[in-house]
Amino acid sequence: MAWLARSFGRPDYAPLTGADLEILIGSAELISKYPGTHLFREGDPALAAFLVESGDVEIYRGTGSTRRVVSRVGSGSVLGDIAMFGDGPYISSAQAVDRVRVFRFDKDKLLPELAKHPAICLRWLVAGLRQLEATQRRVIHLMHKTVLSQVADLLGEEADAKGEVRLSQITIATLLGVSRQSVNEALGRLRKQGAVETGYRQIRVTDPDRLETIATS
Amino acid sequence: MAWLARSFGRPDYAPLTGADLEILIGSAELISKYPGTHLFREGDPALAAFLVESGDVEIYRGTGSTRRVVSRVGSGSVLGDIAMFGDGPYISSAQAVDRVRVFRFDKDKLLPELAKHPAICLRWLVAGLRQLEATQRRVIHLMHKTVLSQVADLLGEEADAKGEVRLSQITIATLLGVSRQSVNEALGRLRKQGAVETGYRQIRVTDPDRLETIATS
DNA sequence: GGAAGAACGTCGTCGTGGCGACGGTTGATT
DNA sequence: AATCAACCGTCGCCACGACGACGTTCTTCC
Repeated sequence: MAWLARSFGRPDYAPLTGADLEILIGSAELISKYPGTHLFREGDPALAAFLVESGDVEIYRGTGSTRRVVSRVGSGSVLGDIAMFGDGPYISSAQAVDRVRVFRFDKDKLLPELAKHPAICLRWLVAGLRQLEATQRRVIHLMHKTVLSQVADLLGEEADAKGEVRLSQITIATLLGVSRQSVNEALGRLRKQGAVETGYRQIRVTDPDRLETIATS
Repeated sequence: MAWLARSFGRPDYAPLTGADLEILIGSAELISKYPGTHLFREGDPALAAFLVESGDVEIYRGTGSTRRVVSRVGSGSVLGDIAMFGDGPYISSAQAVDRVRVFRFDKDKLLPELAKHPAICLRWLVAGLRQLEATQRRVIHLMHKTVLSQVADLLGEEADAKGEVRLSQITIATLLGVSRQSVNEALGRLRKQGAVETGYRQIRVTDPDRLETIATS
């Protein structure tokens, strides 16, 4: 379902610099959330945007059996701004996965402040539009590609410094919007080609270059 | 290729109101283009954004054999702002199809003006983010849907007041990123169900409600 | 009015990927 | 140590749609 996966979470979406933050600090509130608690829920009126200071936050859509994790974002990411600026309800839910500290920007405090500092407003605009363009471009890239290259692409982006990815095949399948079986088959091929090693809930990238080649098939 | 088709052209993307325009009129220039001339070309440095005043403009990507029309937009649409704000080159080309009048906003004149009027800046931001969200939502909707519902959806949106759509099957296929044969088959089924009548380079929607039902299958 | 080109209708073949099923393996819980 | 749930690996079947091919019909331009 969520091909856009990481586009939705927008982990690289950071419209605010340190200097901006200093200016805005007056209209923000640094709050702390325990694991499992919600920053906001899908459908709630969007009264605030959030900037993650530390910890990880899980973005998901739907509830119960239709619950789908869309992304997991960390420090520096901005959440909920689309809904807040757009005057609509939140379009996804955000839940803390561990101890999380976030800045909360209340809408009625933030908007006047933005009006006073057009430069920040402009930067936010630029970041938003850049994201729009990146999303379009990425979707075009991913779209009619084979599951194999999609998986390769995701592994390349999701791997940490040691080349490890700790995701179950089901999670990967959900993120890419394909079936678990297809992911399994793709991983099998990657393994046969020597690009990765697989284990329980864990994948190790052994040949990033080959992975990259396959991703751009 | 261009599943995003109309999202790219963003025909409903109108961040500027009449009042805004009056304020910005000083930094804009109303220019006129003959049919076939270009507003800008893919790859050119993005020094200006455009607001269509009258006439139609064709958006395409690629050149020569890879040229693909991505959208056709008319009065009220804004072009080139993503590239201009993002400091990159234009990501598509824009060509006048008939006599066209557009406002040209030069970057170095517009930016200072926006800094003076944060309200307009904010409105642009909101419009941009809204578009981002709409694109994501739309892609998710369209993506793994059957060709039948994609065609139905497109016809519903593209039909004019008389319910007519003047597009060849090849054009529709390109816009949706599917094969002509599949479009033909889908149209055949729609015809059999009495939702449309088909002719040479032309389709008449006879039952919009049924079309809508099929589109959201 | 005739020729060339574009668009339409239809067929068969083939690859990709979704889905259900089932057994084996790993990790967690007590 | 036993038990249970989650996860992995694999198989077969089936639907959707891409692609090539071919004949027909409609436009357009001499």
